[in-house]
Amino acid sequence: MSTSPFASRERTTKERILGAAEALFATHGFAGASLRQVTAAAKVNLAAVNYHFGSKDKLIEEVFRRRLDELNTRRLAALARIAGKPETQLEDVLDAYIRPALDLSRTDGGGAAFVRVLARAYAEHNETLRRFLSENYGHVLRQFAGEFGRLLPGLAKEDIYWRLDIVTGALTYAMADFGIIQRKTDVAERDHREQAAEHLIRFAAAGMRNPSFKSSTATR
Amino acid sequence: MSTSPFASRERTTKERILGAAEALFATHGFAGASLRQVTAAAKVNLAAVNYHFGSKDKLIEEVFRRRLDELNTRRLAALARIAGKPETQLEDVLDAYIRPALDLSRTDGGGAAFVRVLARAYAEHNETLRRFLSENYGHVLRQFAGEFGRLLPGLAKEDIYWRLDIVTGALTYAMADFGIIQRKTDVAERDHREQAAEHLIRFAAAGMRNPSFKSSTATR
DNA sequence: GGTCGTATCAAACGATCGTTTGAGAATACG
DNA sequence: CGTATTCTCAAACGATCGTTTGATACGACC
Repeated sequence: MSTSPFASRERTTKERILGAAEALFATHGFAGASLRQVTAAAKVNLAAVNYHFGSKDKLIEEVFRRRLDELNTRRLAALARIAGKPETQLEDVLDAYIRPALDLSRTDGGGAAFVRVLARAYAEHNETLRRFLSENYGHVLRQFAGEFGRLLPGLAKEDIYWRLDIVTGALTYAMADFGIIQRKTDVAERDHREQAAEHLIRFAAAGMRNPSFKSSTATR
Repeated sequence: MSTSPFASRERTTKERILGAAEALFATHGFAGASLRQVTAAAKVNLAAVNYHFGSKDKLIEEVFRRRLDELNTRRLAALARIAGKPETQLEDVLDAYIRPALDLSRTDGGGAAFVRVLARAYAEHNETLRRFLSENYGHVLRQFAGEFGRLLPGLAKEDIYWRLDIVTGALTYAMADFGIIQRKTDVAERDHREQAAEHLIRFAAAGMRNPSFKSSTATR
């Protein structure tokens, strides 16, 4: 680890690259952001990426791992605090699922950029990247599905996964700020996101509480 | 217009390029898919893109315009058939909004690929592209918001737009097949999408019917 | 103090990118 | 038929891409 007087104004070279890559991937996409842009923004040498990460693909993976580990840990911690308790409401579980993503998008350390990167990853549809995300998400998803099943005993297991999937879609979309809704200039971004989270939780709770129905007896 | 014996196996050069571009943009993204890949897949000369469309950006725009015009027309036609009628249910309006997107994703002419392209466009967050989409979507959205307002008189106009936004997010996500839900191998893709649409409509109807709440009296 | 491993740097590598060129075929029209 | 227009084609343009190289600086350890 470098301890030279002016090796970095603040963080290490690796961290500076990760931060700059996150911001640029969010804005221009993985293919759209070049390593020259990344290294210029991070104020490091071009060769530093391949030296520290091996390749551009490995850098992309590392951008994900850093944030996803934290997000999943926080979600599971929030779930563990309420899981199995008799007073736990459906909204509480949804909150445990949604709020860590909201908080992540609020961190000043570039978390807001990462949420857009995450949404991009879904859109990329890349099989390698998808498997990597599925491994992390699948773990968390199973835990939440279990708790939802406890609170919604009349709902088929399959329906729970369907609806959790819908919530994830709406959440990803909302947190990445894709919406057509224009944030009013007098509303701070964090208030805007807070409102989005509240709407989302209430909307999702109503959707989840919907009685189950089997496709074979579909209304149309 | 070319009428030569073997100028094209089937469609015109422009149409072949549009089809190939749509498929490749869906798989590799706008920056990730090169014009050489596109022209190779379309079996046309590399220079044909710049000859017929002017540039890669113009080609991307044309890929959108071709499908969005049809999608919006179909949505508004479906809405016009039910708007204002006393027997119209909330589910019918949601159906008019969601089903054309579902149908589009089922057309054999590459509509399924376009839905993924559309999802990518949202993720891209490109301001130019976003304005282009907003012009088309905004028009349709206002019409639907009006009908939702008629069926949900207790709901604030602001809440309607919030919830429509959430539905759009879930729809985009679901139609692009981002979901973690793995389609069972014995279920045809059209059945899978049909199921997704039914779940989505029921989920969305419950969410939309939720009573209004003002942020100033938020529960947290 | 000399050696070793780590880190940074400018420079260059070959490959691929979007775009342009100019010649040549095919079609339309008088 | 002859001219004009439309379209296709191989080839090349300069720019930029991800990656590699070799030199150089610097702290750590014996």
